[in-house]
Amino acid sequence: MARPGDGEQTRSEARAWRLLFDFFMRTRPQRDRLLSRLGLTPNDARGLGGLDATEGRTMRSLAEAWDCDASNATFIVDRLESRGLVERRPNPDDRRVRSVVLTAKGVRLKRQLLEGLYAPPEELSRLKPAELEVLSTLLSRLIGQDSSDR
Amino acid sequence: MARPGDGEQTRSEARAWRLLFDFFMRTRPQRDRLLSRLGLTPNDARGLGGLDATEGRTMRSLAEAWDCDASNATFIVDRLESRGLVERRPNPDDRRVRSVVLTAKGVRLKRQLLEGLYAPPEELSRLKPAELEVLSTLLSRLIGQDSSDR
DNA sequence: TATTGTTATACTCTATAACTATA
DNA sequence: TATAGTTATAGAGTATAACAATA
Repeated sequence: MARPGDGEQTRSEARAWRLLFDFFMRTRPQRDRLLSRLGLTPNDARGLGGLDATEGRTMRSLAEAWDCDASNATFIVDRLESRGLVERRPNPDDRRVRSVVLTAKGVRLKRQLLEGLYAPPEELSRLKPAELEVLSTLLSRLIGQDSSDR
Repeated sequence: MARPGDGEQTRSEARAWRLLFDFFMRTRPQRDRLLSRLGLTPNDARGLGGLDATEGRTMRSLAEAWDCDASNATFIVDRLESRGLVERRPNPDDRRVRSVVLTAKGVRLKRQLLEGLYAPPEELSRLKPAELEVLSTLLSRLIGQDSSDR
């Protein structure tokens, strides 16, 4: 497993990751404010993230996606439903199953949420376009998609 | 405010930030497993993060650091204390004040926590040392410290 | 009278177990 | 008999308000 020079690679990785971690953590208050402004708990936000207006999701698959218990998924969907953000639809093929979809209001709120989360922190402006390009290329490699994909 | 070419800068920033955000989010399950393995709730972890073995912190300042209510800080410290991770010490100068410090056990657990959080995800190994170096340099700029600091 | 911290209390979040209705 | 989802219930997390001790 270990190769000559491996220790240096490991240290380089650790240093880069630590910087990335610290930078991301520093931007947390910004996200907390966003959620508070939109009136969402962290769970609500994760809930919206896994839903859309066209592809209905079953309660079971939502519980799995949210890594929580089925009864908790019921609770989360109840919350979103009581705010008019999602809708439970019956499934004509299997009457045990509910299909959960975003309402128009839910779609709007999800869009606001994503816009807020993806709004770059002001620190990004410290880098010039060419540097941002390099950064994006390296991060694309980490995500496993080629930079030219977008 | 807007300058010619500003739109391109903004788009470059947005693209880089989005990639960084998505990459970080992808590594979340890893952190969830770490906390579960160490038997810590997210709050416990944040609690440990703000404490050390030498500099005692008052309850008041901890509530502020954790962005929570004073009674909630009491609850969090109670939890950590019941696991033998922190200690409340009286303050000889002002007998109203408690000084909260990590125990030896708390120090060990905090170290394990930080080691886990700072352990680079395997994706980092996709980059070569020279690329990791570039990445670290750019991230250092975002954090606002010069790369040569470390 | 003001401040530090805790306790009493209530509300939200989450999981386990029991239940209903379908299959 | 098994599965999808809900309800009953209990325990943990969090905040507001009232309180005791000290300044």
